[in-house]
Amino acid sequence: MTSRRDLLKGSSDSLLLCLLEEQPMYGYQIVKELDARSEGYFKFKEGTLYPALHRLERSGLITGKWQTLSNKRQRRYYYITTKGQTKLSMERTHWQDFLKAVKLILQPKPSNL
Amino acid sequence: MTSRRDLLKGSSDSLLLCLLEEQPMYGYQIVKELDARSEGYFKFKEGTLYPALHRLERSGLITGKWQTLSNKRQRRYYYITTKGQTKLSMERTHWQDFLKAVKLILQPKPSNL
DNA sequence: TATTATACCTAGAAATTCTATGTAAATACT
DNA sequence: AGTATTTACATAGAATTTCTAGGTATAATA
Repeated sequence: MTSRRDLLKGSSDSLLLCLLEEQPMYGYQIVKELDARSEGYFKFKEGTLYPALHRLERSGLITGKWQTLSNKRQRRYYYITTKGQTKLSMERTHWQDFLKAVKLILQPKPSNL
Repeated sequence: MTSRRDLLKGSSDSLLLCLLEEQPMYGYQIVKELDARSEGYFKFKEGTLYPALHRLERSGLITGKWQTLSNKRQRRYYYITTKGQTKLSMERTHWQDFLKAVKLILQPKPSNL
């Protein structure tokens, strides 16, 4: 039914780690970046993003640091950790394996081999 | 954490429809087929498969028919419906869109366009 | 002044997968 | 002959993730 929602499951953490590997970002920025880069495909809801960030931080894959702007407005920037980079590297492999497996099903070979 | 589990989410229905589009199959057979075709990657648990088949049937995407073997053993063969074929066709498109979007994140272009 | 954008957060509902368990018969093994 | 494995179905409950809907607060814009 909500195909996009379910396909997202299991890959959202990797997408977040991937962005943060490039550069530290804050929540609101991440939502916009994912939207822009995916050409409108990924529209992370706040109820998805913030819990995900907290989850990643609890797992030690990222660290958040509050930063106060000249406005006195607060932003929480997230940085990928070494552990997070290791994790991301593994996730990329998992993703490739998964892709390969799906392709084998969706485009099965002509019966023999 | 359980990457395979979560990546599966959202694509399992399509995988099932895809198999059944080729030919009708029964539950036990589907598990073996997915395992074999994906070269050991997909190992559907019974607790995943049977509820999924029931779900698809309730949605009218497949229909199950009991068949009695010479053994007197019972098998429930599932057939894809017209509605299921339409659905599968849409799912293939969704999958392509999703893939494209993920690629844009995982392999971002060099800043300008 | 009112609306939109920025910026964070959470509670609870919804959905899917797995573990564990159950039933029952056929086949293979020792 | 007796035991273990495979075949074949099924479900209950735990775990996980996403979304809806709501909340707080300030800055910029119309």
